[in-house]
Amino acid sequence: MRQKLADIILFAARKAFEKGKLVSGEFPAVEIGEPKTATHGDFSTNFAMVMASAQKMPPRKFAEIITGEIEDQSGLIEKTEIAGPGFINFFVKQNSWHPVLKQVFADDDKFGSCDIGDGKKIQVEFVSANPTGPLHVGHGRGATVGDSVANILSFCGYDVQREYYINDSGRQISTLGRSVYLRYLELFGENVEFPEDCYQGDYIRDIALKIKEEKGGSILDEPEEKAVMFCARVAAAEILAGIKDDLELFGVKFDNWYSEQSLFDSGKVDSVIKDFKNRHIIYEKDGAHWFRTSEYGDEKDRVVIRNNGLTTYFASDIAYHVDKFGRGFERVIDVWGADHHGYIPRLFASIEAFGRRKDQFHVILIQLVSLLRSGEPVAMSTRSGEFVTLKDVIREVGTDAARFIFLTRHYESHLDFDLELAKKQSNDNPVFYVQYVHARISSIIRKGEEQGIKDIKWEDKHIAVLKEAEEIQILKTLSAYPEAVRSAAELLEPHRITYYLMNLAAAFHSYYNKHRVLSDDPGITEGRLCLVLGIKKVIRNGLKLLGVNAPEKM
RNA sequence: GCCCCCGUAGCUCAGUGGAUAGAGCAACGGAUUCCUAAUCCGUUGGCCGCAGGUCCGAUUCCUGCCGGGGGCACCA
Repeated sequence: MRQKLADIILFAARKAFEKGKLVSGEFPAVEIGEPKTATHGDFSTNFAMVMASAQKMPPRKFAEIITGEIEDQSGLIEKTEIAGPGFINFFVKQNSWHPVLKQVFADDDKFGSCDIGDGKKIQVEFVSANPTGPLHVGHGRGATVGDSVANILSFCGYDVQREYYINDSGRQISTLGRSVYLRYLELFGENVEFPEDCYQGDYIRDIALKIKEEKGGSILDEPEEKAVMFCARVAAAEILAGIKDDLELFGVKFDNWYSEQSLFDSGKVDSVIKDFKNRHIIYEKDGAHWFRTSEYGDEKDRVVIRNNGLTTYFASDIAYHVDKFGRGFERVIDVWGADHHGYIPRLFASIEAFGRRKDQFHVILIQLVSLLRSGEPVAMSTRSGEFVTLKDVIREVGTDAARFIFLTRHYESHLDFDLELAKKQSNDNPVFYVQYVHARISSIIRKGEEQGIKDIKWEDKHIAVLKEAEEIQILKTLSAYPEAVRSAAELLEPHRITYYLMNLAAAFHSYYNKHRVLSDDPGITEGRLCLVLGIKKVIRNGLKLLGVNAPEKM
């Protein structure tokens, strides 16, 4: 619809220029917007204001010339108006809205999809929590956003891979091993002092106990270094398995689990460092090796190999991202917690140094989640091990409510997650508001079937029936869905789908309360059933992109 | 000190340079003989943190300041 209007305006402008009514024949792309108030029409364009100076005439004058040349061959426009400082407002004919419903039925579960991805390979890496402890609420937000972004990109024609990067190498893993080893020693009555920088949670004790049950005291005889390594491997595997379970419970599946350690084992870290050294992007100073990130906009250079010979996390991350692009991804998206923001410039530096464009890499920074219960903060101390895990949250409020709430905010905003609110079955809690639409419509359709109406499909005769103001409003809202999906994909903002769905839900509930779908008039009944089934399809499609279920009953 | 995010109605938040800034909750008043009241309709509620700048036009972009949160290792 927007595109058609834009074409009409551009055509009119060209015609006006040919007739010698305009100074310049250069026209930019025509922007078609949707006014906030209905009195300003269904669509509007600022074209006249944008063009005024180039055309050396007041915007309203220009608008008059343009509207005078409009040819509406497909009979879309009811009327146009020039308003305010020079807006051209379009009032679209009521019947122009109905084809969208036909489209919904034709495209069905593909309605709203597009091909802006053009089959390009794109990777979304998310969660990637260290296998040193269970997932918490913050990871849940990252998981939901990453998963939903992946869904949306896939729906928009990208070839998407979901990846989880496992930090199974380096210091935090040996700390994990040491933590478990010490707890293991405790189980044999040894009096150990448990350091503060070790992992404090009860799950460490559980793993130690498991090792004891499986191996008895045999680890005691091993040299400490070997024993710690053993504990580390067992613990990491155990915790990772738990993470996988939690994610599955949360409806998140990864295509690939990528091990940091494998980057070392395969020599990829070494070869990347060597390569950058040869190109003098990595240099030696004070016994350490530094990456010239400052030449690519970072505030200072960063160490990749410490003077003790060990590589930093940055080193493996460079190798990792080089490897990502090496696997053929044209775009790479990382979903991180906001506390990593300082890390972004150096990673961009390495990606540019490797010869990739800045726009091929994107970091989605997820802001903090505060867990509340009835407005009061819930204690979340990772150090003490006293924290509410993602699993606890899923058990308490359910996957659907949790995911939906995570997507009711822009991810750059801090999020208060209230456990009591998430359970409340009321309008405070938008997930039910949207799901309720799906359940209500399902119920209507079941009732219709009882009355013998089975095969609901689009027919042109419905156009004459669907003419109530609320029905037109719904058709307009349905028309807006593809645009909502596309902008969500382009901006990597899944919350746009959430807001769209709440909007569509409101339009339906409003309609439902005012008009009956099942009536004595078979023509009206069929037309309205078609309309509500169309809504049901779009609600289902949208919820699927968010990873939320669309229930038949509630 | 430097960097990132946020600041919009009493609360929680939408708003990819447009016209009279929106939604939910809260408060108040209504609606169900009938398809799910987990719903709907109405009323009240705003120096869009402050000050400059760019622009025909700024809540939106830029700069500075104020306030809240987070981050600034040869840790990850």
